Amino acid sequence: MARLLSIGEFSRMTHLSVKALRHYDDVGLLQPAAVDASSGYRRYAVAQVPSAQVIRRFRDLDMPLDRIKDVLDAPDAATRDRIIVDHLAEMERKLDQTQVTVASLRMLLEGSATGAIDHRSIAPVRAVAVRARVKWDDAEAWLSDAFDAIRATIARIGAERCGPDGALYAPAFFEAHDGDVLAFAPARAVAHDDVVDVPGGMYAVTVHEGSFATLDTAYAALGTHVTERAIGADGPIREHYVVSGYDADDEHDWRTEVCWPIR
Amino acid sequence: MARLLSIGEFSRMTHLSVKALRHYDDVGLLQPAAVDASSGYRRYAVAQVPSAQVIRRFRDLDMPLDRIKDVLDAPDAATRDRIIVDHLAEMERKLDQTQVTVASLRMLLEGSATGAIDHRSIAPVRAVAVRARVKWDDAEAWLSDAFDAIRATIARIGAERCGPDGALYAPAFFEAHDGDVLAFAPARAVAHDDVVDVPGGMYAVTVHEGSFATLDTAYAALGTHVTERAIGADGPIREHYVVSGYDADDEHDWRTEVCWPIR
DNA sequence: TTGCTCCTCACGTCACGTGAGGTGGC
DNA sequence: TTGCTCCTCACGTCACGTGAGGTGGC
Repeated sequence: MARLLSIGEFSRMTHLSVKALRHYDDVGLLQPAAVDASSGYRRYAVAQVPSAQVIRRFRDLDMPLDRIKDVLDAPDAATRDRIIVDHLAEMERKLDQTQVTVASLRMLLEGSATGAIDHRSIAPVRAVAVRARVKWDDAEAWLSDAFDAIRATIARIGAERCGPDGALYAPAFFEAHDGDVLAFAPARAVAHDDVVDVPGGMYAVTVHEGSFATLDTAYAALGTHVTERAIGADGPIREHYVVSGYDADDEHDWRTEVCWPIR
Repeated sequence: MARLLSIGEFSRMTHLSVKALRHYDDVGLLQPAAVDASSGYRRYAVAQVPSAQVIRRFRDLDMPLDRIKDVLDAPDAATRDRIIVDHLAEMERKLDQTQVTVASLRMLLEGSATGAIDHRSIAPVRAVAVRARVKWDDAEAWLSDAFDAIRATIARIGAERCGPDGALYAPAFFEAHDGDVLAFAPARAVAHDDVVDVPGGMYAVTVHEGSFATLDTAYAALGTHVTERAIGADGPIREHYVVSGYDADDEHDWRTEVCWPIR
């Protein structure tokens, strides 16, 4: 009863190009209902149109083919919806970033002022910490999870907080966009798996106000300052999250200290 | 006087990865202030930091490297700003599309109704027209320009309008996302370079309401209808822009007739 | 029968990332 | 002097697009 469609007819009906349809067949995302054994001609069923429409829409939303496959293969509606909601949330975050980027672009092109830089000796401090090798694009999510975990640990072992959240970033994190990060919360605590001694030292420090998307301006100012004075030293870069997502919902109100090691 | 920076230092200051910096050098987007002749070591100047920051922001906005180069090489601020404004406008359009796509995705997953389909004989008609080979992604912009040009021609030669704007789409436009499109406006007019006779014929027709981003649902409905009855015929697909951007600002109010050739 | 549709490689594109293998600078 | 930074290939990734060269269906 079901008349099958040629790839060309299916393409016109779904607005997916023939090349795209063949690619989706290759990767197993959308396989034709039948393939002629002798000619290799692909035959699609009318019933496959809805899947094709869903694929097209997710591709319009830049969802990777793998994740689209997960959506189509989801065992139940709840699983499916979770993947979709996650993706939409991700898009929304990206969109917020876009607004910030556009605004900061305008400031950059107009040439704007940067904050003051001072030199500071930071003392070693004991802290509850989490360490991992982190990829650049995963950093915000990882950091957020890390501080949630750290807070849970502090509560569990009954440690006493004594400073704002901070993190140490290995040079490779910036240079290869993949490197070691140590997230820490200063706290008076006894020895424990998750308790470390964060080393101190001399730093050039500036305060960044606003989203992490524009943190690079603070880095540029510090790097320039340190280079011009030839006072740079090796070691990780340190950030202190003086006002963060835990304290203010609006990214505009965030305050981050960036500390560049100096001699 | 100007101390130069190693690629690693420059990377940390700008948050561009070392690999990215080397790539930008290769394509001529951001070339180091100096390159050591014997070692090939790249040396960057502090003065190059602003360019790097601009590049980073445009990349965050998904601007292609070529266009970023155009921005940086712009001879004056006016040219530069035009490129930027164009890009932001493009992003805004894409964002609007995203909203439509999300909404239509929801409808698809919930399974929604489609409009009625009727069979109609369309008579040949004389029209002022523009024809070109058009790529899928350029189609909306091309169509908009085409109808502007057609309106200008109608006014110039004093033709009398006798029907809504329309267009014929060759199969290759859908199948290869690159094919011939004829945009036309029915008009009583004498022979002229831009006057053509648009052929008539039998069509299965449905009306699509809303953005072009969801036009594929009308195509799917028509294709299914035609396939199930085995009445499909060759030839271009025809669209009539009954209510378009000239009549309504809100895409929700647009009405497009989609005409699929039948026997 | 003609030509149009469809097929399968193989390679290109874009903006890098991922190693491999080797050399130079502090 | 050691090892860390930097170098250059060469190839991989992602989602297709672009031909080339050939066969099958109406």
